[in-house]
Amino acid sequence: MSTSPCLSSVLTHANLTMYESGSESLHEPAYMQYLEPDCSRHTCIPGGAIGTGYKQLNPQDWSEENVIEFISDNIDKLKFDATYLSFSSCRMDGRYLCHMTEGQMVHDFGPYLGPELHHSLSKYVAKTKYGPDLNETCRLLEGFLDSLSYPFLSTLKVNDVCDVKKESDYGATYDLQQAMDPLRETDLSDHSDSEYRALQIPSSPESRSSDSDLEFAYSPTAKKDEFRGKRPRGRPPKLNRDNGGFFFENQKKTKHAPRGTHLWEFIRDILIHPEKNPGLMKWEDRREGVFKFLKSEAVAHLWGQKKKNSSMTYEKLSRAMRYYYKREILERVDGRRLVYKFGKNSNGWQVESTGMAI
DNA sequence: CGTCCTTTTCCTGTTT
DNA sequence: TAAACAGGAAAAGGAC
Repeated sequence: MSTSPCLSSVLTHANLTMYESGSESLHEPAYMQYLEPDCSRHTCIPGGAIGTGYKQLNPQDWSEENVIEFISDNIDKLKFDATYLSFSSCRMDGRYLCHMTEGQMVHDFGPYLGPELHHSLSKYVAKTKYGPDLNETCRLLEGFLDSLSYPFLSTLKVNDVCDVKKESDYGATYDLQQAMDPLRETDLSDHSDSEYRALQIPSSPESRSSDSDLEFAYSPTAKKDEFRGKRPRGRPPKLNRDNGGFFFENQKKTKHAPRGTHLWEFIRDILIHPEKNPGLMKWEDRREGVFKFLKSEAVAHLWGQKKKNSSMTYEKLSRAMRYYYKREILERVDGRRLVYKFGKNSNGWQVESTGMAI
């Protein structure tokens, strides 16, 4: 931060510019009261007067102060030298800002800051678009990101997800998996999905039957010692997950799952909210409804989280997916691993219905 | 409470 | 060889 320009001085300069122009109201905006020359933003702004409150608001509802907060944040983030940025060009409310084209922003804020502001704004607009209507899957994905233990991702929010890919090491993506298994202490900071699976989920039938130490550990009915051989088929009674892991601790348990919690809808919702999809799945052919699991076990864990089932695996999830073939909710995609296709009895994923051109 | 439906779990075998 | 796929069987459990 030492190399970044002092935001206060930038805005003070802008302030002077504004008053020199004499065209602005003499009513001093609240944030101006805190601007003093040569002090850092963090020391001269009490109570977060120039704060991040705008982040919780609809950009359309941003006040002039909120717009300044937004621009200031971006200036800070970019370490942009805004000495010659005209303050008057920043004086607008959110509604006006939202109507600016990228070209207008380039004109008003320059070729460097302008596009960044436009890009950043579009993310807030997207967030607001989904904000009040975030469906459960989206909230799950957000909570999923919030719960990650990796420092970088622990501060990552939904609208920053796309920025993760700008990081060179992609460490965030890989640490998804570590975070999903807080019981494990092994360092999984650099592993693929398969490595994660190998470490966490026994893959052979033999190991599977003796496995599930984790599962036995919190099953009220399963008695580990009694299952030296095969376990009975069928679904064991629902687990008592009082100690089922931190993902499950804070979730309210409703007596009945709400409608719209089918697996295929869950998958669909992950796919149609790419900004909330931290590399879990991707469209192979958006128009045809062909998609691929990128982090199959991560998706399975997320599904398990939704269903309050800490022992969900991709193997089980995929069995449920295969049942959809007969009902034509999914279609087979032969020869391609981890690839599925939505069928004629699924809905809500089509470009027309989502309004997305991705 | 019974029935239906959607998973969930386990399993064996096959394919990639 | 491991991972993924395929699909039968049985049962859980939510919806109605």
